[in-house]
Order: sequence, then structure tokens, then C-alpha cells
Amino acid sequence: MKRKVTLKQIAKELDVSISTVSKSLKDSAEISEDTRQKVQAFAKLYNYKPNNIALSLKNKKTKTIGIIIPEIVHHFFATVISGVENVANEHGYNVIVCLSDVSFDKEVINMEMLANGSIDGFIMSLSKETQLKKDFHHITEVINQGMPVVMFDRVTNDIHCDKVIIDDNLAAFQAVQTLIDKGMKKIALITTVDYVSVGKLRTDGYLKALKTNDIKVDDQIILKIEDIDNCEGLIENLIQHHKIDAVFAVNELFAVTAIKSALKMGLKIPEDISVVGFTDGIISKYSSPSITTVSQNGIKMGGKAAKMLIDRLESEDEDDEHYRTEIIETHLVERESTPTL
Amino acid sequence: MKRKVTLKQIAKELDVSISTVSKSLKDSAEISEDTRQKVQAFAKLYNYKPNNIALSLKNKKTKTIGIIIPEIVHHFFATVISGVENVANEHGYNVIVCLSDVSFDKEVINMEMLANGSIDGFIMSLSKETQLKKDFHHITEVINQGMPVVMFDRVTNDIHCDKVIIDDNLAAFQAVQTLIDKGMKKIALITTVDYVSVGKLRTDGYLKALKTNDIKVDDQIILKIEDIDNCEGLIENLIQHHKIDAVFAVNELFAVTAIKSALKMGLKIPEDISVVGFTDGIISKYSSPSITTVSQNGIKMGGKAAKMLIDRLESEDEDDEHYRTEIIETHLVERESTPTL
DNA sequence: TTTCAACACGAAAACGTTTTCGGGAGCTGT
DNA sequence: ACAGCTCCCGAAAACGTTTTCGTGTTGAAA
Repeated sequence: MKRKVTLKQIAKELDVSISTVSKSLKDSAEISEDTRQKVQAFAKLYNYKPNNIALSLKNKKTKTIGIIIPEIVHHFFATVISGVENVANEHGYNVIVCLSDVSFDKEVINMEMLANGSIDGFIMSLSKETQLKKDFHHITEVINQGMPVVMFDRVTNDIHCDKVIIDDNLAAFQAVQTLIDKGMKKIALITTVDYVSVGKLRTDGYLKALKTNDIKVDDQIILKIEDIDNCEGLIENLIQHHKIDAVFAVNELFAVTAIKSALKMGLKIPEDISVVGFTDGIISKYSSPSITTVSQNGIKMGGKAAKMLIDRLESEDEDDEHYRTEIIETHLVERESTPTL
Repeated sequence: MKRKVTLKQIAKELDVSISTVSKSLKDSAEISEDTRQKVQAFAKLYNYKPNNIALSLKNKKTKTIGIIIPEIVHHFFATVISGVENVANEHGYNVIVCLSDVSFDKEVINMEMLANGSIDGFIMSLSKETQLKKDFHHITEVINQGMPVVMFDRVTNDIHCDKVIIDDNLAAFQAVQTLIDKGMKKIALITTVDYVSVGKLRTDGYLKALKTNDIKVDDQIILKIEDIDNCEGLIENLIQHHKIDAVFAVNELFAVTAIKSALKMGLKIPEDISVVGFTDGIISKYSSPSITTVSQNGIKMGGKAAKMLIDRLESEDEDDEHYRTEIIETHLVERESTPTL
């Protein structure tokens, strides 16, 4: 087992100084052709590669991005990571992933762990619990220490930083408008509790669409679900006891569960009932019938977030206080769960 | 913006030496009660946290695990990461994620990038291209440098290291046997090309089950798919032109595509045709009908891999050459795509 | 021969820690 | 008064780099 070779070892072996070795490897003009060649040959032979940690310490840059998300077993977040990783790699950055598991405490611990030199900047989406508590001290603290943060999707106005989002409100509005255009009147909404930022915005979009079209809002067919793991009964109940034309769900899981419920009670989709979801994930695509849904390009979102972060990391003026909020465009992917025309 | 404070700054401010500060913070008995309190109070006030990079350099340990997988937008791999992250966190480790994007070159680049001091050890699953080329020099090199590697799922016998796998062969055998027990005779197989290790093993399990039950193998109903993105036509073709009782698919996507094809041509599931998949992911669970499938506990797999890696990292004798291969148990999750009894 | 530039290289500091070792101050016991 | 001891603390090395600055040697010009 041959351990990694260091500059010092090469220097010793070749009987020159460490500086000479370092400069030779960097093709410095200070070093004679002879020595340079000798050193380079030796370095190649022993497969010398500079130690990243030492470089990080010296340069005060780790070339690493930290990303904190609520969970990774979630198609959308996985695509975001994919996007981040891609752009990061192109720019020579690595990606450290931390999961908050929807817990405020873990989010805080993870941030503190990474903030102590391990990374150059954060990309993050707030955990549900953090959104509920509205406690963002861990984030502001990191920002105050001069570490850039880019938030995506589940963001908050309470924090002043770069953000990447979609226009949840508008996307929901358009989705519901499409249903109305297809002649639906009784459109149910399956959404999350209000403190989840995106859920609230999508709910508002739904309400706005109804109002714009003079459709009375019926609270009976608006379902706010707290615990996503136990949504089946509630959704079945909704569909069973109300005569509805369509369902607008704020995520894939609610949408597919609505479909299962409808099929179970013998309804035909989209003839008897239409379903529109949110997030163009793997479920919507492979469901039978496939689900009409609002696309939410996670790859693009992650890529954009990474780009913004790296731009800031490599920009000249360190503390440019001009933060931007990028909006990723969405569109409705029409599939089998809604009638054509 | 107050930058992170260092030992040196505290020392200067309090007019003591760096050593004194360091020792005070570690509650060393060498330091007087007075000084200790003074230092600790000051450190707390300025929220001192030791710099991880400096620690890494000193200790020659980064407390970071690198994980290299083909893709992250893939339910199984996401669950594995989740499992790794969980166990890693419990032991104070961070996780750097790199995606090979099914490319040999990216796998090599990523490994070399991380191997230069950024991490303490690897957890990885081979990319398809690497399995095809059978070129593992990048991995052996890393191992030779004394960096432990744990492989999972897509492994190879050509590398001598710790591994975590499932018994693909047995699991496939049992799945097919179950179909046979339910009276099926004409069981089609939808699998990958042979150089994908797990695909090959599952195919072998299928063949073994048929042989054990004296069912003649019919090459006509064995479909080997190279490009997963264009499998629809092939699968439709298979189901349309052969009268088959059941389909055994080596992954979720093949399974759900088979279901869509069958439904499309008016077949009833499971009455007319049964489907069994592999990997208990989100698709199988939410498909209509839901899919009977071989569970493959990614969380447990990732957790086990992380445990093995950390054990090795923290074990006394550095180069214990006794490598283990852990087998994660699987079982068939029976759902709506197969008849009960 | 002296002077000075060009050339080739080395010493040392710096990044932020931890830890070993040495030593000064103050006290006790003779 | 002095050895010897304990108690506190600081200097310095080490981890592996990069980079600035200093310096010795050589050759050419005067």
C-alpha cells in the first residue's frame, strides 16, 4: 500500500526544497528547465496530486457547496440535487448533501456543522417545521458570517438572500383555469396546511382562479392535509361524498391518491372526474392513467441555484447586497387524467 | 458582518497564548480555573467554533464520506443515500454525493477528485459503463492508497473490498416461483442487457425457477432491453404478440410499462395477466393497480454500507484485509398486480 | 579585477488547529 | 538558603500547500 505522496517527500527524495517542487509543478519560470523536468517526471511517476484539505486551508475556499433539503427520497428534491451537482461539477465544485428530515433541529445542526469551514456556501429549502416555527436565526447567522445562501422552492421573505422559485400562485391559477376552460365547475382542492409556503401559494392560486371565473368557493371540497402518510381516507371521503368534476392537487401524491380513490369507486378518468397535480415527477408520468400536472423543472432549478451561488462566490465584491429572486417558468403537462379539449 | 473568530484572535484579545486558549476550551487541567472561565466566556460570546478544515488537516481525517452513484433521480439510489446519510450523521460524518451519470469517465474523475484528501472513504455503486468496460483501475488505486471502499448493489468480484448486496438471484427465483405457484406457466421476462450485474443475476434466477419447475425456457418471451428510455414499443410488442400469463420485470419501470401496455390493449390485471417487478419503489406502490414487487430496502442497504465503512475507518488495525459481503434480505411485497392465492 | 544583472533556488510565513515539551513562579520542607 | 515540587502557561512543531522575499552563483560588461 503506497500512501499519497506529498511535496515534502518529493523534495526530500530529489534533494531540493519544497518551494522548488511546488514551483516546478506549476511551471514557474523561476525554475530551470532541468529541475522542472526532473520534478515533474518524479511527480508523475508517484502520481502526485495536491491535497485538497491543505489547499482549502490555504485558500480559505473549499470548492464545496452544501445543500440542505427536507428529504431526498422525493423526486423533486432528487432532481434539484441532480441539477446542482451538474453545474457544481462543471465549475469544479463538490456537493455535500444534508437532510433535515423535516426537522428544525436537524436543519440547525446540519447548518452549524457545515458552516465551520467545510463549505463555501449553502443551497437550501426550508423544512416544514422551520416554516412552522418561523425561526430562521441559524440562517441569518450564517449569512452574517459572510457565507452566501441560496434558497429554493420553500423559501421565506424573512430572509434576505438569493432565491430560486416557481410562481406557485400563477401556476396553480393556470392549472385550475385550464380545468374551468374544459367546462369543470365543481373543482376540489387537495392541499397542505397553510404554513407550508408553496402549499399556501398554490391554494391562493386555486382560489383566485375560482373567483376570476365567478365560481363560488365551497369549503366542503377543500381538503387541507397535515400528514401526507395518512391522506388516503380523507381523500376517499372527499371524492365519495361530493359530486365533483375535477380535483386539483398540490402535489403528486395527493393527485395519484385521488386517482386511486376514484378508480376504486368505479369512476372513469377523465370522463367522470379529472385530476390535475403539481410537480412533474415519475408518478405522474407512469400512473395509469397518466396525470396532467404542472411541470416544475427541478434540474433547472437546482442548476440555477448553483449558478447563482457560484457567481456570488467568485464575484469580485464580496458583499454585494443586491439579492435576486429567479423565477423558473412552469407549464401544464397535459396527460390522460384530463380530457383533451 | 462578523467573520468567524479564530483561536489566534481570541488569544490576542485576551493577551494569552494560542495554546492556552485551545487548552481552556478543552477543559484541560493544565489551565487555571480563572483563565479557563475567562476564555470560555469570551469564546461563547463570539460563538467560536473550531475550523473543520484545519482539524481535518491536523487529524488527517475529514469525517466525510464520499458516495458515488450512477444517478440520484432514481428512487432506489435516493433511499440508499438516505440510509447512508442517516448513519453517517449519527457518527458525526458528512456525506459528499457525486453522480457518475452512468459514465465511466465521470466516475473516474469524481473518484480522483475526492480521493485527494476530501474524504475518508467511499461508498459506491458501479456505473453501467464501468461494468461494461470492466475497468476498475480507479477503484483499486484508491484502495491501494489505503482508502476504504464499500460497494453496494452493482458490485464486481474483481474488486476486493467490503460489499452490501441483496441476493438478486434468489430474490428473482422466489418471485418467479411465486408466480408459478399461482398457476402461471407462460412467464415473460423483461430484463436488462447481461453486463449489468444485477440484471444478469435476476435473469439467472428467473431461468433457474423455470428449470426447477420443468418449464421450458422460451427465448421469444425474454426481452433484454438496453435503453430504458425506449422500452415502451418493445414491451407492447412482447405483450401483444405472445399469449403470456405473467411478466417478471427486473425493475419498476419495466413493470409499470408492462402494466400500461396490458391495460392499453384491454387486458385485466391480474385476471388476464400478472406482473411482478423488482425494487419496492414509489411507482409500484402508487401504480394502478399497485405492483407486486421484490422489496429492496435501500435505507437498510445504505445504512449497512455506512456502518461498515465507519467501522473500518475507526478500527484499530488499519489494513485488516478481511473483507465482508453483507446480504440484505428481501421479500416479495404482494399487491394488486398478482392474484391472491 | 570589479560591478551588477540575471538566474536558480531556498527559507519562512501563512492558513487554524492540537499537543508535546520546557520552563518560570511560587511554595514546602530541610 | 536551597533543592525539589506543583501549578500555569507559552513556544514550537506538525498537517500540506502557496507565495513572497532573500541570497548565492554565474556570466557579462566596464
